[in-house]
Amino acid sequence: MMVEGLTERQREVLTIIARLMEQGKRPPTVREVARTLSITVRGAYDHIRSLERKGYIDIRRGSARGIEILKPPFSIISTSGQGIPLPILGQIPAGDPLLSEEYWIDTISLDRSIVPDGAAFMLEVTGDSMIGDHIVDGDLVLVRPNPQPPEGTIVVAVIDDEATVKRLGRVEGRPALVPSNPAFSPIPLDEEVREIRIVGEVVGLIRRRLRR
Amino acid sequence: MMVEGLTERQREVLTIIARLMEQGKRPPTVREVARTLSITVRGAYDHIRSLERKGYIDIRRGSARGIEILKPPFSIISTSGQGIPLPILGQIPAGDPLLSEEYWIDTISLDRSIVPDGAAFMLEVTGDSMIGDHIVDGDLVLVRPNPQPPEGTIVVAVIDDEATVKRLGRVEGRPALVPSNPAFSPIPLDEEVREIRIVGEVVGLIRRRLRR
DNA sequence: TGATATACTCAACATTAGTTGAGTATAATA
DNA sequence: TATTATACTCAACTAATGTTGAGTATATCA
Repeated sequence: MMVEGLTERQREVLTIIARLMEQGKRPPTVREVARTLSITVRGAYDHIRSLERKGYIDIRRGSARGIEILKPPFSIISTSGQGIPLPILGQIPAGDPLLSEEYWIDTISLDRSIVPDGAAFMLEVTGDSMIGDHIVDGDLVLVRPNPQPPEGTIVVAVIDDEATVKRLGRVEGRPALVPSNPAFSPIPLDEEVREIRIVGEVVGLIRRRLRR
Repeated sequence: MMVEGLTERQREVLTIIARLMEQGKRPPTVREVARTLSITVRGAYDHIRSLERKGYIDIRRGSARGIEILKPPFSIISTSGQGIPLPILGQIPAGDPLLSEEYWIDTISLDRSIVPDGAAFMLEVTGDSMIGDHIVDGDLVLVRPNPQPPEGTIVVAVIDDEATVKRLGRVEGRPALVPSNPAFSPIPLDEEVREIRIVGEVVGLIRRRLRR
């Protein structure tokens, strides 16, 4: 089951399948996919087999609604539905493509009701620099992308290719990324010593295990 | 769509459906349900219609795998699969039936990977008595039922019909429920003034919105 | 005690849905 | 340039699945 790249159309089909899956709370039939794409059943079936051949889905042969998505397309992220799949970003690139698949280390599907509006990805917190705001090492924070959040917001910033969570504030009147743990120092934003990029605001949190 | 009570058998069937749903990542067919119950297709179909009549499931007529669970039975909780539906308990009864549906205020489906083993329900935290452990007002804690957790564990206890989160510890050598906020006082466990019942241990946490 | 709900069996029917054969047109590849 | 992959159409077959009729036995309810 080699995993090859998809054509544009194939990615489109995969996205449609994922969306139908969320909307209907079950895998779509070949005919439902065909109808959505406005093509024939056979056309849709061919696509589905291509996606299977390339390892993106699994087909339970001879079984109604037998499609199982193995590698979800990232376009599901912004879609509405019941479960919202959010990628966990390992590294955040200093450059442009924030939601590029290559930086995903995992994807977790969360119930609509716990995902704040606009949240697009998650990030694992390293260190206790925000412990004053009760965000501790190992927590997963939910992030809403926003390069210009209001002052006072807890944000995710990328400094020299490393992601960090801090509060956007001021120190002696100058804008800075302020930790809420006194053991850490604020990072001024006006002196352009390092490349700093604000990625978004923290809008939620998940703690998978408690520390003793 | 009146919601009536289920018979024992009907609850059993609902549980089977829910389990098949998780295992197969899609709703089961009538025949799959029948096979699992070792009864005929018609027998299973009758059950399914009863469950629909009583408002526990919805049947998308004429559609393969058309069952949608509206009110999941709590037995799904401990099952493996992809999404794990966890009820949020509003009140916790001082009496016996901990996971009785009447106390559910909501159900949220969480990805397997963020639900620690054995977690069975969630509880919204009121107050900041555990702020020293970075659990704040409004947080949802995931609870693994366990009436005898080891000392040092953060537990959910019911005191006079009210649920509270505290750490199981000792004060002056005597067992007590200890808050991690100095503004609150420990609650001794040995003097039986009030009825105290330890329900389980806190194994995870979800924060849906951050406070400024 | 008759009516209704539960919990089934057996058999059959109708529709849905998976799957295949044959063929067209275009673009990419060896 | 022949071959293969992509992206489809049309038509048809078969298997899977939903659905119904008729009937049995037991328990509950009015």
